[in-house]
Amino acid sequence: MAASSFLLKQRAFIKLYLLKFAEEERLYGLKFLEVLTGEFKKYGYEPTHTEVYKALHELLDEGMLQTSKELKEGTKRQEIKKYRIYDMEKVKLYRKQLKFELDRCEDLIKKALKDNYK
Amino acid sequence: MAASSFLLKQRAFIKLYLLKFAEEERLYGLKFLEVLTGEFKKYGYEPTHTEVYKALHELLDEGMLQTSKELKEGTKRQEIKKYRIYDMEKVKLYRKQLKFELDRCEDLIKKALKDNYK
DNA sequence: CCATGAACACGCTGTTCATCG
DNA sequence: CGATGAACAGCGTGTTCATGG
Repeated sequence: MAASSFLLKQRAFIKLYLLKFAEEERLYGLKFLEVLTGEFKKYGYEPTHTEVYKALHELLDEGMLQTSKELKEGTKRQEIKKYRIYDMEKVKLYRKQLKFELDRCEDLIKKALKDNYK
Repeated sequence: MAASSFLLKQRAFIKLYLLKFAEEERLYGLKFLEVLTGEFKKYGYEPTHTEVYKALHELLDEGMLQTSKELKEGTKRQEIKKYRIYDMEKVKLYRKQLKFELDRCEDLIKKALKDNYK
């Protein structure tokens, strides 16, 4: 049922990367945004903070991530919410689904390039 | 200025193919849809008639296509609107812009595949 | 100013409705 | 029913606003 429309939605793309980052390192909302921006700015793509938060909330709701409040190091008492993996099986399943979607998108793009720029 | 957001929009993708089809053969609205569906159904993508019409109208407004009414062969007197290229220079420019966009999208997708499925 | 959200608004796209041979 | 549109509605996403440290 997944692949209904045209190309992958931004939300799904972000979620895939958030899972990856969360697996590697404990991060919080704006840090995720910072890392994403660093990765994708050169591709002409800059997600917004709202989109990142909404993606994180979805991953919480779907039981893939969990969160805990912490005090930011170095500062007085700025509270931040750090995320980490909650259910690796769900994560793996999600990755599997996204792989299918990404492959499909790649095929579409490649086909368009081939058909229109021979 | 083109590349502002995430991936290519469906409308632009359709327009690119409509130009290609219109260059090869005189077609009308629902025929374009039929050909598109034939090409992309196996990719899990089926555009709607409304989207095709809107794309055609945009190409008219932008001076890339022109249209003329004809009577459909074989039938009594069903009127159809066939399209053909109007300004090839504009078409070439549009293709050039889309090439840039498609390349960018391909890079994004490939990066995601590489980063998340090593 | 940083961090986290929610609220709001806009744009793209799909579904439905309307008209005409 | 085929063909062409317009009108309407939903959803994804960006911009703004709100709250707290």
